[in-house]
Amino acid sequence: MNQIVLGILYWYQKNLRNLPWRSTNDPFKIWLSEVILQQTQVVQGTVYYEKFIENFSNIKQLANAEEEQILKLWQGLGYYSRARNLHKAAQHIINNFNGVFPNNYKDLLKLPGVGDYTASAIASFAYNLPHPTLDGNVYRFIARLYNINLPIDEPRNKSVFINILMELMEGQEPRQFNNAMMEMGAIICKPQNPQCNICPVADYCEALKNNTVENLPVKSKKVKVQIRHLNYFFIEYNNGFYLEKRMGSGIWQNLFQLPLIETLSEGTKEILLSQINLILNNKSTMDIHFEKDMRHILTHQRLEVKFWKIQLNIEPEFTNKKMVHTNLSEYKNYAVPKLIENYLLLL
DNA sequence: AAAACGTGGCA
DNA sequence: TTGCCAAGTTT
Repeated sequence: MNQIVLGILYWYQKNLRNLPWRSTNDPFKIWLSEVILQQTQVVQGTVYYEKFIENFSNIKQLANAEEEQILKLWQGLGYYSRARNLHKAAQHIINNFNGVFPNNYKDLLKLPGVGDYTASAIASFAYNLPHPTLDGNVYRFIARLYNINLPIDEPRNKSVFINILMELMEGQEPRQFNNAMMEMGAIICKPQNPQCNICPVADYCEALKNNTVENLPVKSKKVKVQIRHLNYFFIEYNNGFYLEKRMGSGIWQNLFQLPLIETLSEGTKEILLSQINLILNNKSTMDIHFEKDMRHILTHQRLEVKFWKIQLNIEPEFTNKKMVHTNLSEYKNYAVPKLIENYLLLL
């Protein structure tokens, strides 16, 4: 047997982490864990996995749930399209697959939110089918092991890595092989401070030989961060305040937030008073009070946020119809972005 | 193909 | 502070 594969599999047997979704072959649980762990670290995702398993024990329950309940459970985890697609995929299985979880790569790929990686993960972990799981860990591990300096964020280079994995996986148990490759990337061949001194395949590592470990893998794209100025309004009326549902596309779709006015530069009282009709139709005199500012950092955006307060004695007329009246205890039923939660928790 | 999509941790 | 990264997918 290939000495590299032998070393990795032996190491995995001795060093694997005991993760909740590793002790099952249930495709429903595998799928749930894989979606939760997309672009998300194990420490962050685990509690969400437990929450979802507690609330939904099968596909049907998930399909029949309200999207708002699913988003609420997902609150704080980010990339909320995953939660919306989780719901859609469950309904897809009920409607198009007769309620039976798809058991092959091609059908798995039809599920919303399931791409190459996740389809391969479910196919191999649930059904032991030979599809390599090429995630960030495996990209890094392979790039170093074979000293490959092709940018891993360019789709056209993907086949180079897939082909290597297919060859290595030949004759192995796909479930075991994929788990071992990802675990190596996560535990030994880490982005920073890789543990080359205890790596079971250090003798075969081309990057270690060429002293390029720290330079691999190569990424070609760099993210450009857009700065946005958001002004949120805590509109007090009748012992409560208002939340609006974010519609359309873009960030935080279908989550709730305080009524918002976005400005091109930092919002001032004068600017906001002149634009308040974007939210309210009230003709009566009103005033706005600055409360707090916050900065919220996302991958592609830096949000400069100001929170303002408006007190009303007569019921407001909103321009936006998707508005709900709530209060400081009841609002916790709504899924809100972390930013909004952070502010409301201060009150 | 490139850009958008969240949040938290670490150096 | 800034930049990078995490069990990627969608448009």
